[in-house]
Amino acid sequence: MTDTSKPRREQILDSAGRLFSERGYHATSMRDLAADLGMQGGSLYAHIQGKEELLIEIVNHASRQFDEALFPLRSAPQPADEKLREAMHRHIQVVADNMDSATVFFHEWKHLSGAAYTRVTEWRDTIDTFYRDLIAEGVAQGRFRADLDPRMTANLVLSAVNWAYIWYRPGGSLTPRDVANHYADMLLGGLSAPPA
Amino acid sequence: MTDTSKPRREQILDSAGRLFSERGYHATSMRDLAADLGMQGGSLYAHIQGKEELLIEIVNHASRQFDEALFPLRSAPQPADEKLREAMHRHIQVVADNMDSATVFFHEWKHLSGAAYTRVTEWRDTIDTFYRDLIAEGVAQGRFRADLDPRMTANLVLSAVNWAYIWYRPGGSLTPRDVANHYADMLLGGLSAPPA
DNA sequence: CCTACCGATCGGTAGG
DNA sequence: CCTACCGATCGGTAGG
Repeated sequence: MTDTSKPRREQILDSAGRLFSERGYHATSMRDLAADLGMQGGSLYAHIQGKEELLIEIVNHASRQFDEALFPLRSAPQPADEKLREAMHRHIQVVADNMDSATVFFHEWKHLSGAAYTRVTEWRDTIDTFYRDLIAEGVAQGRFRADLDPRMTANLVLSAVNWAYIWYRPGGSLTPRDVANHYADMLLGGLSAPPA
Repeated sequence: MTDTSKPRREQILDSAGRLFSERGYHATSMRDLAADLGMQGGSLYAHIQGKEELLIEIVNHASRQFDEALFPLRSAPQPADEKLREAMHRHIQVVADNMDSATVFFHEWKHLSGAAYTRVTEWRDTIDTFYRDLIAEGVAQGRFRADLDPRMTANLVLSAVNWAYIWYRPGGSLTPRDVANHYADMLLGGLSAPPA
């Protein structure tokens, strides 16, 4: 249940990620969390400042994973269609490798306050822009259809890769690469049968 | 704020839908809800049995809207590609017309218990099947590429139409029909530029 | 629909 | 990391 080889603080964050993702932030009490770690409620405060700190760290962890996976692609040399396939792969990989924190990130960020809340809304703009720029790049390269609306195209791509947190099950028969390739094939080539 | 022409019980459900969607189910207290309606906390219980009843009704309302919009299409005569476009339109229309209850439906259903919880998981299977059957129908008709995986294709379509609850803003420049047509054009025809 | 109240539980702290 | 505790708030009820 709890990986006792990790520092206690990381164990707490792991447990919090799991419980927050399963039950939600507000429906998880500090005593639920302590019980999951085999300690008393008050003992948690020897390691952390408060409940919201846990949410902040989980959300920051998730957004950092996305950033580190995607942003190096901005200056990558491949054509935009290959880059899009790779971005989708990396994006889904982050979701798959961080199911708990990704779920908390998508579901519970609205419960943040102040600067942490603002950071998430700004992060979303950054990711939107990343995908829109990638689409515009592909249109400029003549690789994507010229009539694409970068905003709607980015929305579609983001829908696909983000929604994976709802249905993807790590350890199942599909790897993140499988999912990304399926999606990229369908998106790039279209669902319609080629004219006969 | 509150539409005073409606029966009180509907006003309560409307307020609950809005507050639950903005703050989450557990972060909304019955006193928050009562204050939004200009009454005292205890007075709510003259109209409802308990807090979970509100969540159940909101979630049931949302799933019913989806059912009523989509299921008549099962026996519709159009080719599957046209049917898919129409299904996406209706699906997004339901989201757009019910932003609050759709948001609560997607975010808070895990807080249901017993039969209400089970009903939601079964509903998801039903919708999955609806889209998979639609894809398989299109493949059988020769309208969709023969190598499509109905499961992954349904996942992609569902990602697109469901994720709209995150970013769509009713009253903006895009109607649900606009969004559906953009998405259907991209999905059916693909993002790649046609060979020159 | 209000007042007044119930037991339970919440996040967090003091002192060891 | 535990024991014992704090004030605040929770969903819900009784009686009017």
